[in-house]
Amino acid sequence: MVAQLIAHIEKQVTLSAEDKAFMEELLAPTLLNKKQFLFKAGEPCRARYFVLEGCLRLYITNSKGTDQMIQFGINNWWITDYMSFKSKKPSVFNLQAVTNATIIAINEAQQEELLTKIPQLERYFRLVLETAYGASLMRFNYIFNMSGEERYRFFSNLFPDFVQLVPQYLIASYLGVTPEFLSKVRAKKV
Amino acid sequence: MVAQLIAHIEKQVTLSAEDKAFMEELLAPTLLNKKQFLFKAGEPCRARYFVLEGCLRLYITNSKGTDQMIQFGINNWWITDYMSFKSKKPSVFNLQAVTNATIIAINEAQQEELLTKIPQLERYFRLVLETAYGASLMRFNYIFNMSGEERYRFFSNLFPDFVQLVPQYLIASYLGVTPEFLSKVRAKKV
DNA sequence: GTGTTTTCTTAATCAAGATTAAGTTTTTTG
DNA sequence: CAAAAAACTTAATCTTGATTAAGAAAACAC
Repeated sequence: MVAQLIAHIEKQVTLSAEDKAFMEELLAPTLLNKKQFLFKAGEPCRARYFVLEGCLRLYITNSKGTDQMIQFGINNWWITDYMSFKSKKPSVFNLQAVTNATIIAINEAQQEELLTKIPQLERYFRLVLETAYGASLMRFNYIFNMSGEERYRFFSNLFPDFVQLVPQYLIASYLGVTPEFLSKVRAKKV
Repeated sequence: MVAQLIAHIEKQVTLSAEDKAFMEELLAPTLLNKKQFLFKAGEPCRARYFVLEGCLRLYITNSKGTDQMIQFGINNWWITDYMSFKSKKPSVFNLQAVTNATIIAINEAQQEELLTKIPQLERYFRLVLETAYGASLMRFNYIFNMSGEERYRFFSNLFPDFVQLVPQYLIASYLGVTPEFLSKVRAKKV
């Protein structure tokens, strides 16, 4: 299953047979049960996580006690709290499995080893982050320039399967609307 | 002035004297006049830009014809449209100087040369992007969990000088409110 | 330094979506 | 499979902040 991560890396940089063997030896997939936490707010985030299968969510519990979705993590995406992982300070976020999931976690020690032995990975992670950051700039555009209804229709058009897969109230939160409002929009069935 | 960029890089990675000399030779600062564009929507973004002095803005003109701020670029920050720069496709954004500004532009050819001769820069850019992406996740938190008024008070508390420096309607747009609303909030003077 | 453009303010009206409060359906669990 | 928990729906009321429309004040340009 580490092969899936290796394949993802090889889309960006070249890996020798040794590199790959080293990765296979160092890394192993982890199975997560639905609702299992990787870390909770108040704890530091100790790794970066690559999603092989299933769905994770990064969210924050706000001052009113309601959960706000920040980011979904699905197939072949990295998800983590970079701030906390880097600083080793407690995270303000929670990272939880939405469905049963398979991930590869890379903690600090493993990251050190990997980046030392396979320096091309610096480039790989740079490219991954450029894509993620670019996508997040587009998300600001959607948030500010579309209504809640438009955001939902756009999103469910882009990820029709995903919308079926995770609870609606998580989609609502990710889009910045209430579940009640989303329900109303869906009922229109335009 | 390239020294300022070098200093920024040396906070993250080690550069040899040759590395620095090479950078000084390859790169040069560019002066921008207030309102000058680096690229407009429809044109590809051909470089990444490091702000030495002054302020840039990345914004998008929406379907109603109004401008929506996406990102400010100030002192020691990188700003670009990574999507467009990477794909060479037209950008949907505009990148413009808000004030007179001094920047260092790194185009694709220069980037190639730099990353080949100074491979540590891969790591530097990775770290820069982790910070930027981490900050953008926090911005989603602020957008979703704070009212427009709270966002303004929080922002102007965090960057009191900056709020004085750029037109209010740009701050309003960045925070996702209208200039009229921001004016009302400021009038309260609580 | 005066005319023009840009920016900011005030105030009335309006709308998108939140809140509240049940009630219903679906899923999970023992 | 029955009870409990989780997820979804409906509808009435309410609120934040948008829109519209002037007008005032700064900033710029000739």
